[in-house]
Parts: sequence; structure tokens; C-alpha cells
Amino acid sequence: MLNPLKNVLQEHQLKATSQRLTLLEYMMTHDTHPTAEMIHQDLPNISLATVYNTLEKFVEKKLVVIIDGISDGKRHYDAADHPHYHVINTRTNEIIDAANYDPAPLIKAAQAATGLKITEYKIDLYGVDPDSKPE
Amino acid sequence: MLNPLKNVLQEHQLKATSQRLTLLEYMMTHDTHPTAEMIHQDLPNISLATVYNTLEKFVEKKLVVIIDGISDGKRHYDAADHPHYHVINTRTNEIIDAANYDPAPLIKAAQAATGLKITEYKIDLYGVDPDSKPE
DNA sequence: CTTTTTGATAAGAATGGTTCTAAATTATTA
DNA sequence: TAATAATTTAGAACCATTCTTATCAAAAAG
Repeated sequence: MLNPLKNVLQEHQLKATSQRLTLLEYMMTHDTHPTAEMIHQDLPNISLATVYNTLEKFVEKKLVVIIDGISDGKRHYDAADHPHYHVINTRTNEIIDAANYDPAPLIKAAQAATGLKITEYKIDLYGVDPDSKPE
Repeated sequence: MLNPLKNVLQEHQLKATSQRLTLLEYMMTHDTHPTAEMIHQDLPNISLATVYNTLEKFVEKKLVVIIDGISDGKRHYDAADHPHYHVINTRTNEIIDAANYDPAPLIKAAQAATGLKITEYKIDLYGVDPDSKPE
């Protein structure tokens, strides 16, 4: 099998259709945290419904994560190929990836507090440029 | 001034109208993480539009935080009177408050990674009952 | 090879949570 | 008071997302 993306899909029990391969590659090679609409504009041959359907499947399989809480009201998506968290510049809405933090103590604290088995975590921090004028 | 909630509003440059007092007290005394619609049902004398408007103001003033990412698609709200994070039981959608974690190292890591001044953080963890059958 | 079955995709309609609008009410100031 | 400003309201509008139904493609069975 020469196409590693095809493998990724099959390992996650997803049929490797051309739309899914295109979308997965798009997500893997873009760190722009796009909305469904933005993806659809870049890949007009894939219908908006399929973009939504496929992203939902990818989220289920944990290939992609949702970023919400952005003040544009839309849902953003991000490839989940390496563990990281997001820092959102509230002045520009820019979403920045960061990975220099080990969430293990947080996970442990949450399991201790709730008794639940933590399967996923979402860490979003909000900040502004330190030198930006208060509007 | 005998009403502490009135003080809270005035300290945040919000006129202490009866709707705002009622809503603030509601949020302070309920840890049920309600949606706007749920609040409106409990407080039918306050219009849904005012519930939304007022919650938005409270969020701006950091008296209330938004919890999204719940699989019911709706926005939930929570009083922000003490720092804590949320653990969501993905089987029941129950939102559990937890506070046994100090986010200081996370904040530090984020500032180091991005150069931004972190003003807010949102930590949501997702988990299931350890003894629940996988559907 | 067909045929059948299953699952994926597409186009557009429908949904519904949230936001907006314009009018009515209430508070504030002169 | 009158005049101005801010808040609240009911309902309309919005629009991101989901749903519906039909079409299509791929795999499985025969």
C-alpha cells in the first residue's frame, strides 16, 4: 500500500473514497484551522454537505478536533495528528497551536475529581498582544 | 448598600435593573449550567432576548462563562464566581465542576509559546463512567 | 461478468439557536 | 416636569448546520 493516507482511513474503519482522501490530506497539510465553508471554497468539487459529513466522521475517529468559542460564531476544525492546545488572540481571532505543556497533571486531577475516565481534553486559552492598545 | 448583587453589577459598570439582578442571582445560585432557553423557562418574566443580551453582558464582564462543545448543540452558561474547569460526561452530557487543578503552569506555557498575555482560559475535559458499557 | 446490497455523495430544503430590529418602557439628567 | 439615554421586549430575520431524498459507486454474492 503506497498511500499512507489511505492506510490512515482504513485503520479507522473508513472507506478510502477520493473525497475523504482529499479532505484528510487538506486537513493534514493546512494549519489554518478552517471552517467547513472555507474548506468547501478551497475544494469546490466536494459538496458542502460532504465536507460536514466527512469532518463529523473524522471527529468521531479523532482524526480532527473541533475548535469552537471563536467569536466569529463558526465552528473551526483542526487536524489532530499531534497533541497540542490552542491559544486564541482575541483581537485578531487568530488561532495559534502550542504544544509545550503536558496535560497529564490536569487529566489526573480531573479523574480524581469526577471518577470519570477522561478520553479527550480541550484546552483553549485567550489572550491579546501585550503591546496592543485597549480598543 | 444592602444588596451585594447590586454592588457586583455596579462595580462592573452595569446598571442594576431588576432583570439583571434576577439573572445574576439565578446564575449565582444554580450550578446547573443552563442554556438561555432553560433560564427563560425558569424566569418567564424575563424575555428570551433579554436573557441573551444580559448573559452576553455578563460574559463580557467575566461574571459568567460560556460552555460550548456540548453535544446538544446549545450554548450553556455558568457563573464565573470561582475559578474551575469543566468535565463533561459524554454519555449523559452532564457538566461537572472541578477545581482541584492550578492552571498556572498551563498559563505560563501558553505565554511562553505565543508571547500573548493570557486573559482567559477554557478547560473542558470529556470522559465516561469507567464502568459504562461501550454502546 | 451481472445483480444485489451497502454505503457515500450531492443539492437543496428545513431546522433552530442566536442575533437583529424597531417599538415600548424605564431610568437619568436638565 | 420635559428631554435624553439606556434597557427591555416581541417577533422577524439570519445563517451555520443538519436533514432529506435521490443518485452514484464500490464491494459482495451469485
